[in-house]
Amino acid sequence: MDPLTAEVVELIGTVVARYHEEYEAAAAEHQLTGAQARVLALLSREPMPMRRVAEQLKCEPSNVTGIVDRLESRGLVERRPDPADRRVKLAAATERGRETATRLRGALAFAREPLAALSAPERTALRDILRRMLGLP
Amino acid sequence: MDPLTAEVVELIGTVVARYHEEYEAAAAEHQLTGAQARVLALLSREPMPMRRVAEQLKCEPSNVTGIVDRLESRGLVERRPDPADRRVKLAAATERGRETATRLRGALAFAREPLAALSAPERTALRDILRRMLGLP
DNA sequence: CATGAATATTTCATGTTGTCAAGCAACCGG
DNA sequence: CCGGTTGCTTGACAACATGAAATATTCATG
Repeated sequence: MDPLTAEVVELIGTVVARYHEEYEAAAAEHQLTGAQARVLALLSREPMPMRRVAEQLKCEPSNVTGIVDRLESRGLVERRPDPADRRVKLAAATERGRETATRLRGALAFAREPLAALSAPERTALRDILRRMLGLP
Repeated sequence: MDPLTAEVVELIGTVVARYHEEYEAAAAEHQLTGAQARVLALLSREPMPMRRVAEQLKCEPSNVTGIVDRLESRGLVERRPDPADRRVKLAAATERGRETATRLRGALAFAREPLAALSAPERTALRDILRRMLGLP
């Protein structure tokens, strides 16, 4: 692998580590674990079946049961029946859950700290490059 | 938060998720967990005290004990006494451990897939922007 | 329409990662 | 030498993750 690519891979590794740290820290400020925060963020956009949560998290459905249990026991999330299919349980953020998710988004220091070092043209360039990396239009 | 910054934050989130996925997948191919792979990668560069491993992983030293235990029981890592300080145990990758780490590095699809979509000038631009983001020289 | 395959969720057993508190050994400064 | 600090391990415990088995419901096909 050429040195340039190697350096970029390493830099991305550093960004990944830092992003994670700060995500966990932001979650911890609200007494949430990283996984709980991710599920809450998901459900604050729209309710969805447990199955879909597992797909988004890329984990087994049986794992989601426990995470939603813990969020539900704290009143941040609730399970609703799906009128269209009685097998399905829709997980949905409660009002308190949505508030927490909003505060959580705002507390993500990553958006402020490292990104603040970039000028507007640099952010645009970064956006375009990341889009291309991810194969987005 | 302005829309541009918001989009960049989201894109970085996607990159982070993807990087993690692929790192875990590469580790799993060698029957390692993500944490084990990270520790092995660290130790394949140079032996270091358990304490330093914990610092690099940003976790408690007591956690490192277990991870190194599991790596050691599989012959990928060993503990050596530190001649300079008998309290310290130096964790070091074995020959097999170093081989595994090398294969692991090569298997990291992230270096190939998404980065392959970028031209050399784009990679240079990305490198420079990431460096500035991270406050590196 | 009845029956069997497939799907959605949960429960249970198990393993890894993570924390914190307590303990032991070894270092170090007075 | 002695008291405080440092490095590592142990134990108890919670969260997260997987896989297999159980239950309830849907769906397709004969």
